[in-house]
Amino acid sequence: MQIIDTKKFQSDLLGWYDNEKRDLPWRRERDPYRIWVSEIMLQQTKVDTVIPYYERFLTKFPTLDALAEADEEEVLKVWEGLGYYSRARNLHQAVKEVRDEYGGVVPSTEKEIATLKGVGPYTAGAVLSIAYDVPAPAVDGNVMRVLSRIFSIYDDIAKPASRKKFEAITRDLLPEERAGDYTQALMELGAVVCVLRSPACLLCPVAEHCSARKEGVQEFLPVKAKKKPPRSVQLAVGVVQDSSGRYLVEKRPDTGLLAGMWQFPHAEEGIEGLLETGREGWQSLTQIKHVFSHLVWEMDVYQTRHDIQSLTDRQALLTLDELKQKAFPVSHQKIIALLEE
DNA sequence: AAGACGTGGTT
DNA sequence: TAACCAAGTCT
Repeated sequence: MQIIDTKKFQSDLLGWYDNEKRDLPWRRERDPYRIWVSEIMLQQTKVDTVIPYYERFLTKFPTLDALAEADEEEVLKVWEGLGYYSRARNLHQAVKEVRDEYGGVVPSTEKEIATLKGVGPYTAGAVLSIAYDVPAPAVDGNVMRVLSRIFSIYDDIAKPASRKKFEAITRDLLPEERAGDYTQALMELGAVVCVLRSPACLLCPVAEHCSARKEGVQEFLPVKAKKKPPRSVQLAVGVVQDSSGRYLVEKRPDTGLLAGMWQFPHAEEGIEGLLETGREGWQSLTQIKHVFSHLVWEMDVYQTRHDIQSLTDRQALLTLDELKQKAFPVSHQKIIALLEE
């Protein structure tokens, strides 16, 4: 691995960041709670997507205590549509733990913050550096892309073992001062200059340090294994409306896919399994294909009118207005939109 | 280590 | 259009 002038690399990067950094909502404040929220939302999610959610979330839960006191249903409702819903549930749980175990102050050591639910190696380093200027490495996809090019590293960044290597390199490159700006500068560079396809090397403040650039291989880095295509699941979805016009909905299990979200009842076996009415009682409403990262729902949506005798503790009969207060996955929001017509 | 875990935007 | 991607974490 090539040797670079670390001090010059740091000052080149920080100087560029000072002039070029984007004006983002979470860069206007240093409240550790707000930094934390932004980092959780930004996991696997684009800045443009996060911004409106971030604003709404902090309007509703302006402080750590406000979030800690909220009901999980409220938290999920604000998160609705953002995806990876366990992030919201874990954040909520972790915030309650900070309130109860740390006097409401987000911990400022690597050991303590890493114990919080949903706070992995990246988020720990990001919050510590950005909120507290603690020189802790925060290695995300941007950082691995930038550093794989700076040092011409051909390790597969999809492998967990690679992250540790980049973490060690990042730690070595971290300045004592301005750790938060440095962390953000590295990610910012990856997000706006050292992008995956057609990186803007001519605009890059650290091009002179870059091995891949010297060798002309920047387009071939980083190396990342392809992922498998998602498997397909056939699903019958039943929209049941009783004689009072209410809809039968159910809350998904507390673990796994879309945990804690609401939905219209599903059956993988076919629509007959949903109700004792048999197949003839159902009227076809629509078909919806919904793609997740690891699976595809092929949904056949049916509708019927039927009075429900008894509800389980995770089921409810709700009007359209009531149902819209609950958090539904995007696939089911499409169904709700149809019912509103 | 590898798969589960969402969604919307790009190419 | 189908594939790929984005400031990862958990099991």
